[in-house]
Amino acid sequence: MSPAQGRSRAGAGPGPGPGRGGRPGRGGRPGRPGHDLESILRTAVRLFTERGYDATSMEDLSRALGITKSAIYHHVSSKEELLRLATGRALDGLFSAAAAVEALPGRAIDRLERLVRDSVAVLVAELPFVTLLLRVHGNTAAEREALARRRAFDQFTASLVKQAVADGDLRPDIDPVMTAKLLFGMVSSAAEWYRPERGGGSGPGGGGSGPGGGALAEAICKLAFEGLRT
Amino acid sequence: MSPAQGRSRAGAGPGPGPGRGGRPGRGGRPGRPGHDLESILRTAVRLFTERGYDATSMEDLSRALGITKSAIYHHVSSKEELLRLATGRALDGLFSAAAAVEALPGRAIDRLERLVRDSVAVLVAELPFVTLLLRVHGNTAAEREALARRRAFDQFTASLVKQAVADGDLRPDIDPVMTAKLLFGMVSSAAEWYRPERGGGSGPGGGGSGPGGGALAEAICKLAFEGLRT
DNA sequence: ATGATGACCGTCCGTTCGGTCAGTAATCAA
DNA sequence: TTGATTACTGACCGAACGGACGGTCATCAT
Repeated sequence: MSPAQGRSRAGAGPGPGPGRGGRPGRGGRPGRPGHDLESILRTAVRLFTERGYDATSMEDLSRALGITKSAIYHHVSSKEELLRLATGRALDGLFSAAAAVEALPGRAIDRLERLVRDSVAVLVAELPFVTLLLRVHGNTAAEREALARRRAFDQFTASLVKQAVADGDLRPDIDPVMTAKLLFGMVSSAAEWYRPERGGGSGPGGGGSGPGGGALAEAICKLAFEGLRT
Repeated sequence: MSPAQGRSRAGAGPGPGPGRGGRPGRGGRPGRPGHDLESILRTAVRLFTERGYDATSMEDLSRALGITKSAIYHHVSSKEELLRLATGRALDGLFSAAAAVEALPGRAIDRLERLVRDSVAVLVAELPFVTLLLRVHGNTAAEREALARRRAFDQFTASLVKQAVADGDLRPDIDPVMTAKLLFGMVSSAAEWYRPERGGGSGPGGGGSGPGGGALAEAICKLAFEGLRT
């Protein structure tokens, strides 16, 4: 409330860096310590997914970071750029997985399964960014750009499905485009409920045991390729 | 732009009712003709799903309806109530499907498949409402209420999966909760891409032939229960 | 000591937001 | 013609929005 509050916090405290739970810890960089673009981006993505992009004001973000609103604009040119950076990171991961799969030998069905597993790995590794990406619906220019890249990814997976059907490895009585959408619909839905294990053994209700959500990928592949029925 | 625009549009025109593409057509009701709650709700849901709930202003909605912002508040008490009505309609459909399935005889796996098919039917029949429901993430009180009902539905499906596993009809090597989430993750994802056929035969890229997205439900059940592999 | 660097503050702006209110306009039944 | 019913207008309010601005402050290499 008082105008001196922010200043007094900045000047007080025994340690040099800001207290809080934030992670502005950087390694011996010049200049005044504090947040950098990365720490701001991660907090922004967290808030965007928690409360929605539009519902999150820059002042909300500033409060969460423990700095003022104007300080954010020292690191980023606009609110939309935060969204662009976040979706870009998720898409980069997905596309690098697609590129790796594309350069792979073997049957299409095996490469498709590999793409599913790698996509799950990206989902788990970059969960906040992927979650945000999957909630984007094309309101702003940045969102439309992200949607276009997502469509390109979908088309790649669809072409893989078509190849596998042509190889006689996948059932031909489902439209390949629909197959691809349902397959990655499962993967995408996991962004809304999968949470990495934080501690002990494989407890109930969780998701993936092993590193990087291996159980999640395993479940999706079993369900999709072999079917649920015994 | 000009302040007289709204008035001139309302006063002009040959017909008594509002022109536009809106559907205020009602059947011989008393009072001044125009929009009723239903027509406003449908337009609101359309805009909410197109541009997002938070990104859609009440003035956006009023423009789309061809009336003023304050006229909306004659039909509805708040913006949030529109959201409550919309999600409520979708959930009512889903829960009536669940209730019908619950009172059904037969093996759990068959009732589960029936629930999937009926859920797809609800999805298709109330596509705008269900789509909006699935995008809700718990920011407001109305959204949290919708989320709670969604969780109850998920728990019902999970219990059905557990029964089917106990019956020996579903593979036991996937956690039942995860199975349920993946299964309905496919159904939910369809809300983002399924569009009912508007015209001729089963063209490519579309979704469901037959009435009510039968092909969609068929594809999901084949994929989930029998698997994609030949 | 000094200057470059990077992080940050406080204040203000034009605009838009959800919502209110008193009054008006069109339709039906009596 | 009157009155009940329903739909609607236009002016307005307080608050919050994204963003811009000039100035300040701590830290580094020199």
